[in-house]
Amino acid sequence: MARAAGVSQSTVSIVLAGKAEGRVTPETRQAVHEAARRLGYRPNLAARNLRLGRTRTVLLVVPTLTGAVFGPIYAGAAEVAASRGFGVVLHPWPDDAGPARSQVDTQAIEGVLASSIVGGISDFGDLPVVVMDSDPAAPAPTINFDVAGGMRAIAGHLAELGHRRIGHVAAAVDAWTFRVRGEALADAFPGSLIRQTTAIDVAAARQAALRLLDRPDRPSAVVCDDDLIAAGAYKAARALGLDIPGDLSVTGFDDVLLATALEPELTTVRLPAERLGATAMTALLELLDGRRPSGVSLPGELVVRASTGPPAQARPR
Amino acid sequence: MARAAGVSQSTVSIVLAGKAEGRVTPETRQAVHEAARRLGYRPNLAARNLRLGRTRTVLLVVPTLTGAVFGPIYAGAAEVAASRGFGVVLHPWPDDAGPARSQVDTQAIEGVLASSIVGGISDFGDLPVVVMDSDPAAPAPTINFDVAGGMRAIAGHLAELGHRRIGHVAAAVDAWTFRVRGEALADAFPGSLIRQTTAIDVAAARQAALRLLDRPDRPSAVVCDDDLIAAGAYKAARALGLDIPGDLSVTGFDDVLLATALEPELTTVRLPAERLGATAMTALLELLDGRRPSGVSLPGELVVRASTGPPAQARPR
DNA sequence: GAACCCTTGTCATACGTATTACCAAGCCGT
DNA sequence: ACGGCTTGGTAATACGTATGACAAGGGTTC
Repeated sequence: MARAAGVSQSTVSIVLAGKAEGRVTPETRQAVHEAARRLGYRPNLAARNLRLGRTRTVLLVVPTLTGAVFGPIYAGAAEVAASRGFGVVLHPWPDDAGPARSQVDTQAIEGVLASSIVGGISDFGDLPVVVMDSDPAAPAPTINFDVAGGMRAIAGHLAELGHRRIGHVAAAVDAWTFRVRGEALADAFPGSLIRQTTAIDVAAARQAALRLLDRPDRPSAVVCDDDLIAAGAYKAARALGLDIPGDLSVTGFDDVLLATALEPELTTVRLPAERLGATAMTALLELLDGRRPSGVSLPGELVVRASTGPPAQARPR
Repeated sequence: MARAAGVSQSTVSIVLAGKAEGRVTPETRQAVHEAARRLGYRPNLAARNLRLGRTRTVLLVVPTLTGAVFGPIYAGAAEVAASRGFGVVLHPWPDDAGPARSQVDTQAIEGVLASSIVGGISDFGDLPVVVMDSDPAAPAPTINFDVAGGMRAIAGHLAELGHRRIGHVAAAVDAWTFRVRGEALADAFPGSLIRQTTAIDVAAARQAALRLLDRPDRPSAVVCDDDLIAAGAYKAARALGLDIPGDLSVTGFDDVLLATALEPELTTVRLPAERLGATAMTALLELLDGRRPSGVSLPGELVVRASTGPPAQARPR
């Protein structure tokens, strides 16, 4: 390549790095670019990384690829990263931890953007880490959705409609985000009935909702920890012959695709996933620069659809 | 590191590569391992890649991260890759093509596993490529779901129930998989009514299904190109006061989470996504070995749930 | 006892890049 | 005319690994 351009390899490197200002005459510069184009030259990443001792790559760890929020999170993170010359490599965590460990171990990445995995932070050695959607008390900067605020919005909406007896179908998962959702709701409706799902899937949620609703003093509204659980609540309501929202109001959380696929469409809270990814990546890059980013909490937005209404006894006859 | 073990760097390399058999005395071997553990030694991937001229990494290109099938596809592919010492890096394609191009350009990957993107194959230069879920006439080995067989299974199921007039809500996407679905259904029910959605989302599917159903001679069953579209058909049916499956049978395709979240649960075809990923990765690794893998078609499985039944006029009164 | 082989390592080198130090001119000013 | 400055470029080096060539010492074989 250097031979083809008729100059030394050093010159090629300088020109291609864009540092030719005042160092290389325009003609030679042109010649180098010409040769590069002709030969289809591409810099070798391995060599560059070796020489520079850095990879300009960060690892995005997601708990699972099936979750609906990770697409936008990735998009937001990747865009910010790209604007700073960084690449993003994705790794689904629980499926198989091996590849990520090897990525970390072999110094192939410079930092980690982790979502919802407080326990595993120490696994990344002393690499800079930013966690998303996790306990702010974690030993790393946290970028979160304001789930407490979102849940308060739901509670406020239901209170305004006139609901007094509330049920809560809670996700049986030990994660910060669900703990906060539960606490925020308990604060707003101290006497709410709570039933745990045994897992986050529709069938389990249906069972839990049935235990909540199949009783004489059933609540007039059920708040679900996420949209998927709300789908289970729909099924329970249908099984009991309850009309939504006539006999029962139902709310979800996250505003995934499912929310508008259900009938009636689900009142829920939309979370700014793309902004979360972007904000978290910004924080991680700050961390890589040696600065100390502060934690952030991003507000969600209450989306009122057709699954909530006034309680039966409060409706005009 | 070599100093710490009291041996030369060459010896370290030999020992750690596991090629010490008959070349290094067990004591030295032990000393090297000891030193490696004490220093927490990790090989530098960039240096290794540079020296070997290969990265043992393949790129998995997915059209979008939100699709429900990519988790299993990744899992299957990653497991096979790992068993052969390869890593997998994910790249969502349409969101942003930049990073992938740079990955390819900088020789950071050795091959590409592409899903559902016939048009873009040439973008990968002369890298080995295996495509999933794509036209077998593509200039690369194709690993596919047997969607034609799946659609025939649906058609057979409906025919057996007694349905004669069929509607088809087709996805308005120019992709091999949807073209085949349409052709297979048209073969089984030559006179079927077809309506295209304007996009793959619930609202558009609802509109298309309404145009199909809101007529005197409406079909007794609608076949939808995927589960999401089926959700739209559910909404249309509800809007027209049609009971599923009493007045109308509905079928989906793919068996995503949504299928069991709907009420009634959706009859659909389950596709072996994890096997697809594993098979495709196997083919790609064969290609890297210089062999010529043949195309594969993986059968799906008809899952009969509650959304299909005999047509109204055929039911016992 | 000499030629040979086997064992156990080490030396030297190459991969492709970025960068520091250096060098050869040409051009000033005094 | 000569030292110093500027301009335009090259030589040398280092990053960490893998590997083919080579060397020293000890045993075996005739």
